[in-house]
Amino acid sequence: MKSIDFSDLPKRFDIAERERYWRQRWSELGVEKRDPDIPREKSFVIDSPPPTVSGSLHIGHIFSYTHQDLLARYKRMAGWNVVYPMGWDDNGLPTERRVQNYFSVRAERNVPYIENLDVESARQEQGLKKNQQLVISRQNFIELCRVVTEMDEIVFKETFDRMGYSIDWRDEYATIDDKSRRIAQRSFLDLYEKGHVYQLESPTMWDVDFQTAVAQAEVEDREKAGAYHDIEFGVFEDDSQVKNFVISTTRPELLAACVGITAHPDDDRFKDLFGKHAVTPGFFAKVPIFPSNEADPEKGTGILMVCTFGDQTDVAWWREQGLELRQIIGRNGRVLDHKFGPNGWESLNPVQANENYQILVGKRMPSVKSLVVDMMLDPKNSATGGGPPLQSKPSQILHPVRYYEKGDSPLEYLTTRQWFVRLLDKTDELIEIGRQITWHPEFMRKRFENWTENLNVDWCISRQRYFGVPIPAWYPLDDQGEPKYDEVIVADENILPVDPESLAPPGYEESQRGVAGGFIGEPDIFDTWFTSSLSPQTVARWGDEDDQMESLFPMDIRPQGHDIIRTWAFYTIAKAMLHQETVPWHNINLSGWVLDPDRKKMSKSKGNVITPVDTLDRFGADAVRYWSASFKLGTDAAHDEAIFKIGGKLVTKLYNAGKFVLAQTAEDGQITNELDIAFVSELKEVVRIAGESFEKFEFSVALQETEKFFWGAFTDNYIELLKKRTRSEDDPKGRASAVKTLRLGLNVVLRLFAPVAPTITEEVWSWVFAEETGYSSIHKAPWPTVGEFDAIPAPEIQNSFQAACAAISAIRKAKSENGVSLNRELASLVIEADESGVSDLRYVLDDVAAAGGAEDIEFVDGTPTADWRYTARIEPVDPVS
RNA sequence: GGGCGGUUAGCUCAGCUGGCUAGAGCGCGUCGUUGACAUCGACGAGGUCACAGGUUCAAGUCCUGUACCGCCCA
Repeated sequence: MKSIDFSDLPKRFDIAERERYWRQRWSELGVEKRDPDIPREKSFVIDSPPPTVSGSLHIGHIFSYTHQDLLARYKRMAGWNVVYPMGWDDNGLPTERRVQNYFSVRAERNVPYIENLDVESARQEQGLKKNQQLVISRQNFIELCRVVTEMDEIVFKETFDRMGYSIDWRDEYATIDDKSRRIAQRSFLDLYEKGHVYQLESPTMWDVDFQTAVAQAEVEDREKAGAYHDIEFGVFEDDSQVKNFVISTTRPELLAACVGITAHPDDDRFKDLFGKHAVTPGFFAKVPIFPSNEADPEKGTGILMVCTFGDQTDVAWWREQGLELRQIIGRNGRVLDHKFGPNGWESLNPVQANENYQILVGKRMPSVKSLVVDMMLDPKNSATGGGPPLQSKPSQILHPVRYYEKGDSPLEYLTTRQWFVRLLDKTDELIEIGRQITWHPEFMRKRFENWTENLNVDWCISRQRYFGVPIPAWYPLDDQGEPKYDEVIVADENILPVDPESLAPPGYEESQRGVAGGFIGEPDIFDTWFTSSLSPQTVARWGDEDDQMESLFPMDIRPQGHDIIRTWAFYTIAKAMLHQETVPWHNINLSGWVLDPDRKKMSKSKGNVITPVDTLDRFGADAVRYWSASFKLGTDAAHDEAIFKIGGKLVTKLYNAGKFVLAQTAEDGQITNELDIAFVSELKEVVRIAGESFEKFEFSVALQETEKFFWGAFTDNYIELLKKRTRSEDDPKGRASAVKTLRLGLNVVLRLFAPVAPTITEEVWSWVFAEETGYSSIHKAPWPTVGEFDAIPAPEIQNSFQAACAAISAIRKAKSENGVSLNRELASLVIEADESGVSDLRYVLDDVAAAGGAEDIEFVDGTPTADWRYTARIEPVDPVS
């Protein structure tokens, strides 16, 4: 029997050094590598989230990624061919913003490309100050994005490695790489062919700082201070004023864009106005007054102005009523130049209207607002001739304002040409597909369903940005050089990935780009979710020569945070439905958030972000994994250092318990003693529960049960009960049974802990079990099953082990209360117990007596209390002087 | 306004399909350096399970309502 010698092992476990060692070793052993030839039904496929590569990972990422690694390691041990890829989401605004700040550059169209651009020297050449941005071409900008994301990817990868994630890096991808771009563009072609995408010139939510369209999923409401401004309008019939009314608006800056007035059809105050025309103050535009059920009589004055465009309802009214389009806000958020008077901008007083309007041109919304309010104080701008249009001092309110989630200015609605994926007509099917997926925890499904039910616009997928996957389309130009958008030319599949801004479409020469009768490339890129929502198809190389959809798709599990249900989960489900008519995966795991100790969500702006590297340095990967594994899916976790410490203690305990158990020696033998058999019976129950829990992705339950057993039953009691027998010279059979059981217990417990604490379990495993079992790594060893214990009989008494623990506890209590050290020998040991108490101990008496330090036990009749089944009376031997 | 989750010891959390005296760790108090472990061990104190009704032989666990906290959506 192979055993270890204490003196061969350091007193303390050097976490940092051994973690480095084992990471290296796992890589050599190929623990994390999948077998591409194994069929779908024997593989467990993980659709791991590609993190956004902009800045640094925080502890929240680690929390969630650990949850998936726990399952990966468990499933691998349970005999599955685990497919565990990793991607990087490097597309999109976060990267662009980071590059802008990092290099202090800005991309603009029609700037020449510079090969091997050196930003610093270019800045010096142009004499730019620190706060001035260097203007560069789109191509140069993209190259800088690649430089930055590749640097970040290295750092991310190092952190993932340090966490011991068993990622198969052979399946690494980045959402900007050729494969991802090709598959994203293939997705577009497929959707185009199936009629699921369309382009439309229509009012779309627009961020004026980033100057791009945004989708509903990227919008968030923020509580902001605002004010109701009560402004008087005139009512005209046949060009003469007949009446007036007052609207209450939070957005007076849109007054020039007012194209209609509406109130509820049943509102008696305004019934007689419907069909007449209103005249706007300041701009004197005649606009129709119409009834609408959408108007809320309770809100403001009950009558309101419709502008192009204040919000989604304005868009709806504008469409339904066929109102004029007066788009006053430009793409950069500044007021566009227009002339009141002619075509669509009719005014009863164009001179005054233009005088007012010219004050606003070129200004941004906050200043426009105060300028318009000033105008409303001037009686000459009244639409009725009845004094200043502003009726009273604006009343301050707090109200939700829509923002792009990454933006700093309120969203505007701008009429632009965008590409959309048609989803509004498929919400029922989406919900149905969602029901075919098992959600962990189940209640998160509601979040998906609520979102899907409440969709109100199709998915806008085009973005007016630089760094991302180009939309693979071109448009012919007519004789005037105007694009013919309805004659779109989409790319041929065999040239993907393609950049339509640098390659001419079939049938055209590059020289015809931008020339009348020639073509232009689609300048927009995809919404970054358009690409990342294809993560399953990307890993499976959908449509490529080495397509592995058959062996990898649909995947088994999607782990992710619950904050991106409406984006990543939703779009992935939508894509799989549109392309493959199936679920993208069978399960989705939603991890909670990590909150700071004050229970606030961690975010950069709050400055309460904790970086995982510090935590890893202090506690080690196993401890950090332990922390993550302690929480149920869907539950938010406070970042509580106490839990890392407990994880660290578990590592130490495993190290020490491993040393003790594997240092014991005995002849080869069988598990024969009642105490040992009863202990195995307890162990078997833990194995059953842990396995069942992991099968349900309830790793925290498995961990808790294993821990309770290891700490309570195994180390605190079983080892203590056995210490004498493991060294016994005159009971070779009993000693053999003890040592064999200790080793079995340790072997099983190590495997149960292996997914959570991969390093320490591997370390202890390597001392003896690797050679003994032939499994070079614990992570390639089989997950324990109850079948492993079939050869061991049931105990004579089911309660033997519990009774022994209760008895030894009673003895310790007596020693503790008498101030006697626990290892003191006893001259006499008397245990009070009732009949069943005595009976349950009858096969384990020797071990209990030995552990108590007594020759034998004398029983007297006693009554168990609520807390104690046994009570011990002790008489210690005199201390040796 | 609609939806979802939470409210259990000082703190952080377990308590599955209702069932014997409600658990763990940390913290606290007392004690103990035993040849795995002082990054330890033993023992102990500490909870009317948010509140109010109801179902049941039996409710932290199911139902209804209320309050507070958090999240998602309008």
